[in-house]
Amino acid sequence: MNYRGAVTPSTKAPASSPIVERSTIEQVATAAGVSVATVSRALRGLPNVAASTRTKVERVARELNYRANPAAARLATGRSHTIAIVVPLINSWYFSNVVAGAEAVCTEEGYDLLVLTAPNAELRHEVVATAAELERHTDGMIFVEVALPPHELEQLGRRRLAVATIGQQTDTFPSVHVDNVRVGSLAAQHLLDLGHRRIGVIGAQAEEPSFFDVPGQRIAGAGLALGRIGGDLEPALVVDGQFTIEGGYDAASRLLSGENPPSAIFALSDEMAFGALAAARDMGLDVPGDVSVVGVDDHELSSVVGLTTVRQHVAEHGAVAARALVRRLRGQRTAPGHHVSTAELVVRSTTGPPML
Amino acid sequence: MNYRGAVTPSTKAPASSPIVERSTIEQVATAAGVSVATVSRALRGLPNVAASTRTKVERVARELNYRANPAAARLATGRSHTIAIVVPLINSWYFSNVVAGAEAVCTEEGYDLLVLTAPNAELRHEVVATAAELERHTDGMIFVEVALPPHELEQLGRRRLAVATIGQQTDTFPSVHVDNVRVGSLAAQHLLDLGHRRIGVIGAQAEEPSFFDVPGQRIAGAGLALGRIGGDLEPALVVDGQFTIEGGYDAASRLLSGENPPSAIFALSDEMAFGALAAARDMGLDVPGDVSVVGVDDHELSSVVGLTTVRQHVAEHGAVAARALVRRLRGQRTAPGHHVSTAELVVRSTTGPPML
DNA sequence: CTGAAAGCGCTAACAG
DNA sequence: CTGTTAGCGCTTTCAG
Repeated sequence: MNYRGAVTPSTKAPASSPIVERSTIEQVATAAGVSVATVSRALRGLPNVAASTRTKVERVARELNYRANPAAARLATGRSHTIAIVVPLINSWYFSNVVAGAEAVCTEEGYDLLVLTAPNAELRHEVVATAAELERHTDGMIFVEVALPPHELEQLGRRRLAVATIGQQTDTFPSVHVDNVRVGSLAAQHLLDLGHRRIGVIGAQAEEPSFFDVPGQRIAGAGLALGRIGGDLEPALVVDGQFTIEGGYDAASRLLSGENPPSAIFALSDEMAFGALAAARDMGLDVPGDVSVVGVDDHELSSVVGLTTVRQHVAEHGAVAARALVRRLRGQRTAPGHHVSTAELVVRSTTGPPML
Repeated sequence: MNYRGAVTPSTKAPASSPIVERSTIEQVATAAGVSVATVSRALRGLPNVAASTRTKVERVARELNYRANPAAARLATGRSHTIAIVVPLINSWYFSNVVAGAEAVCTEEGYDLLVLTAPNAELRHEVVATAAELERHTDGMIFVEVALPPHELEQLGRRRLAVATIGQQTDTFPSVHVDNVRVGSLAAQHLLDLGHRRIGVIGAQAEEPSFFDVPGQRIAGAGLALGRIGGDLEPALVVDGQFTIEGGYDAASRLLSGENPPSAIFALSDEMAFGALAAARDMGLDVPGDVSVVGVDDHELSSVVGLTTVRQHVAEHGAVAARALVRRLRGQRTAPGHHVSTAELVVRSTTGPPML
């Protein structure tokens, strides 16, 4: 493996090559024969700079490979050009895709993206509580599926800090979310249309379902669809899958080995659906012959295994939130909009009519 | 657990939300009746501060909710307490887990983690080229599976910037990697032990195969194992799977529909293996009856679908690299060690003896 | 349109 | 052990 190629980079090679030293604004100023103030103005594209002066300054700056020291700029202006994204965890399909979307926008817009994880309420609280500290670090924060209680929202609102939320919808900050009731409805309706009546649900219990409960809303949506045909969701058929593959496996195993198993399963995420698919297979059940499965997300694997699902545009969530933040930071005062990201049913081969 | 690990609020709201104004070191100094220098020293745990003074300063600082303005500290010291992690992409199983590992360590050690993506050589070059700019932003950089050519390594080496690499091994910077030849060997040997002789490989073309070629090494390892029994890897049976699920599907389809298909497939990543599994199923092939499949990684889904694989400890890669960087930044001059992360075969149910 | 000068808040000599 | 005093490099009034 070792690269023992021709040119071995010598560690302590004296700078003989044109390694450009960092230059300061003052050096540029002297070299250009103007004041530092002018350099600052010229380089930042401010008005009130003669075109000729600007050209000259720009040239000199390029020659000297000058770039403003962000720490100094930050100290002087109080703006850091950095956005923090707060996620419960980063190594899951959903969150890593949200971060990817945000990262793309941030890079494009010249902002740095800091990743903060807040796996539990305690740490989340700490993140919010030290927002004062962060405020000097970051210009804005994106909270992803991190339920902020009223008093923390208020704390955040008091700070000079742009905030956006993904998932939660508040009346103080811009947000992006999907209509989860609709998501649930879409999935259940599809199953109903196929003729299913006994529908199992693999979801999760929200710890504090009061004001921000994604699984609850998806389940409610499914209930709504069933209600429209006079049916109902059977409580015994709603089990916890913890939003993990394994959890989905276990949940489906329980569901399918019960007395009167459902003819279809609605998993609240594709990963849980994968687990369910594996469980069905291990039980010798045919999908969709013996049991239909529908998920939510449209994970990369879904198209490959033919999973019917309700597609979400996850990276878009991150991108929209980041864009809202950047806009606000640029001073473009825009209404604190609540972007509703679309979701659509993608029918593939894990769903079909129930056996008679 | 709850929705995707979503963080829910604790019901108990703090009695009041005392919104504390940010205070400066000077305010603390006057309040404590000492000089700013003493405050700085006391709060940073420097020696040469009377215990009583320190206690008093700490108390006042707490009362005033003082926290050093990082921008100011950064400007004064030149250190930012920020580490950047450069990944080709962030929304893949491997990279998001590496980032997670690094993030955990950074948080623990009081460093901020900046995520930079460099999906191609051009952007990677840009990242390196602007390291000067970054230098003022970050104290260190972790390059994850980002092949740095000699001249870029040299550029980086010249800067006052701690660097660590994951995957690539250089003689200038600390690194962490797995012995990919051994990984390939482990997988192939397992297949050989089962009696397979015609082994297909799903891999990828390295962007710059010259000096840093993970797929090449894994393939070489497999070739080595085959060589030990006088066999060889058949070039026609080595196909590109692009390290994606879909790529794996396509590659396996091609492999298995050929004239004389292999009795076993070694996929260089679990995700490609998942694709291969799906392809086999779609072709009506039994696994492992008709074809065995072994992957690399030990993805969460692997245990659920019973995929035999070579397990890597991915989050550990990120953690070790981050820790090396932090150590260096703390001045603990330690040899630029090359950490070799372990990998081990995990036999499950997708591999078995070939049909006769 | 441009320059001088006063900070931004903190750290780091250097005295004492 | 503690205070004084320069800066760190940039932005931003305020004059001119």
